[in-house]
Amino acid sequence: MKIATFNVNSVKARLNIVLDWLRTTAPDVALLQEIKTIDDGFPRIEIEELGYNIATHGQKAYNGVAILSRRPIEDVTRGLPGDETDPQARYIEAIVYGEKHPVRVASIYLPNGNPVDSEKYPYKLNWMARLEDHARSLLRNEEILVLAGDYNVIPTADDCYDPKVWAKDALFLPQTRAAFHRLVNLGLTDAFRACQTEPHRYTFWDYQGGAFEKDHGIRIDHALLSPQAADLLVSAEIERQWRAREKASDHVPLLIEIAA
DNA sequence: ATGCCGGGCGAAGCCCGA
Repeated sequence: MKIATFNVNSVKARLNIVLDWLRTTAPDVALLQEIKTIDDGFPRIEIEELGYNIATHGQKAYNGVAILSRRPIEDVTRGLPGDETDPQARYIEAIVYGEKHPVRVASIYLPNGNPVDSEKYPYKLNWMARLEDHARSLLRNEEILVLAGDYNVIPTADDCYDPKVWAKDALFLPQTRAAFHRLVNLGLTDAFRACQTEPHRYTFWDYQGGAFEKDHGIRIDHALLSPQAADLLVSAEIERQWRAREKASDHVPLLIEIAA
């Protein structure tokens, strides 16, 4: 089954591209981030017409995540466990189905964390600690598990154009990378890196300064797999071509295939 | 380094992103 993650930067502003992408790439499951709408504003009818079931965890104006699946979506959890008072819609988890197996998936929009000297950076680190705790708990179930989304983490210097530019940024600070590596080291596999070793492959390019044309990007969208999912991993690729479109998101989809 | 872009909100200009 093909599972894709895509930070769409507003599902309403991006609707034509998202529909075109769903028709072209035809993922079995799509994990969306930054839908930037409340649940009632999600363009359900248009996406259901393409054969998808939909589960959303929306919010007015900011954030918001969703799961689309050709097969049923069950056991939906909205919000990252660990802080019931957190108002930001950045996490949705559910069971979806491949031909052979159920798969637990999460669509993750991890906080950016800039500026680092504001309350936003501790919020990011705290959110990452909550994600680590939750992932540890999920891994005990030994399920086929895919935690994918916009992690807002540049894992290594080879995942950006110029590490000096990012040295003091919340996406690349040592504390940020350490938290990400703690998460991965629970026993998760970075699907893209398991399939592709070539450095400087990016999933995000800023709208400003001709960043895409200069290939000044960063790899911050990731799919992390439990051992049971990693055993089934067939491929992982970045769909760079969607960044070249008119009205493109600043992120592109990451597509993985697992034999589930 | 920032706010050069782009979206939301709401009807100008600010907040936010990475």
